[in-house]
Amino acid sequence: MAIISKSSEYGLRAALYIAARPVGDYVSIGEMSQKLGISFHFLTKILQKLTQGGLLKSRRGAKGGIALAKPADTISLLDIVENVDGADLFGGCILGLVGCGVKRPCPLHQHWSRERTRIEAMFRKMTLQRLACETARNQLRLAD
Amino acid sequence: MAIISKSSEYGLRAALYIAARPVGDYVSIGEMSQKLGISFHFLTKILQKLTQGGLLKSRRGAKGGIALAKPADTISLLDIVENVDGADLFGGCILGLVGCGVKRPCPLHQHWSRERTRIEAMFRKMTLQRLACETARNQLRLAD
DNA sequence: TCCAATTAAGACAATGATGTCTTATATTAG
DNA sequence: CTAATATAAGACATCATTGTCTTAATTGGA
Ligand code: FES
Ligand code: FES
Repeated sequence: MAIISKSSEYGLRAALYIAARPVGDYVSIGEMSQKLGISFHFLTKILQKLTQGGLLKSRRGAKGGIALAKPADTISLLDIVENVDGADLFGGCILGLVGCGVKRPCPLHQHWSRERTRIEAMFRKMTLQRLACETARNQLRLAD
Repeated sequence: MAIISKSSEYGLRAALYIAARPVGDYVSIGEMSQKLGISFHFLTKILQKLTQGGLLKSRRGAKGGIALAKPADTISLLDIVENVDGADLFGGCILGLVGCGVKRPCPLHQHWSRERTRIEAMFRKMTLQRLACETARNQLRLAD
């Protein structure tokens, strides 16, 4: 089951990696690529998207890298995955029918929409700030 | 967000279609393919898998088709999606890390595993019987 | 100024999921 | 038996995602 795409996974892990660093730090993509075990060029593309989306900011050249564009408590996981995977990530029918909730619902709509709402709420509620905190306190991992 | 694969979507829709018919009826793949708007050959492959998995049974030749292999109240949606997508469908890390729950957890594990369990429980609890009932009573749809 | 480090951008390849087609096999009806 | 109907099996094609590579542009420091 892949709730989010690989691209989103990578984007989240990188964002959490940056959030764990001192505020304002520019982290190089090369370092993240190495520490997180993600292809450098692929990660670059994903972070470019997040930069263009206004969630991160970048600086080229020596001492350059990627930093958060806003305070970590104002960036939610939902912001990130929707920026990468598209804004209607949580809007589709679980059976793949077009227009979930618009036309007649499918047999699973009632049951699925409840779970879906909970998941979306979780993504919305979780900020980089909060997760970075928990990660440090509980020694959680961002790589295999 | 695609919780399940297209193959699973098609398998579920076909199973629900069969469950809505009189018990023991063999429904031809051609009919389902047409009514559900699914490629005939693709649907055939999926139903073969479910047949080999013991959830459906098939009969070749004239008057042949696909039928449920067991009473509709003993086939859960989980049975179907796990048969199609693999048994560890609900076991993966949301960040794609290997060994969810085995090694140190990832920052989202605590939050995600709770939701994941709920979704799996929903799939386990929902039987073809129950959904076919609700579908008939509330005029729900299985196609676009 | 010049060099090293670093992101930006886009072409291109590899992979896996999805979809199509052809041939073989089995069953029923006449 | 024969013809019509239907699934079984597997080769093959298409597509979106993922991953790789090359070149250009920018920045800071020796
Ligand atoms: S119509 Fe299927 S989940 Fe909403
Ligand atoms: S380790 Fe990431 S969800 Fe379990």
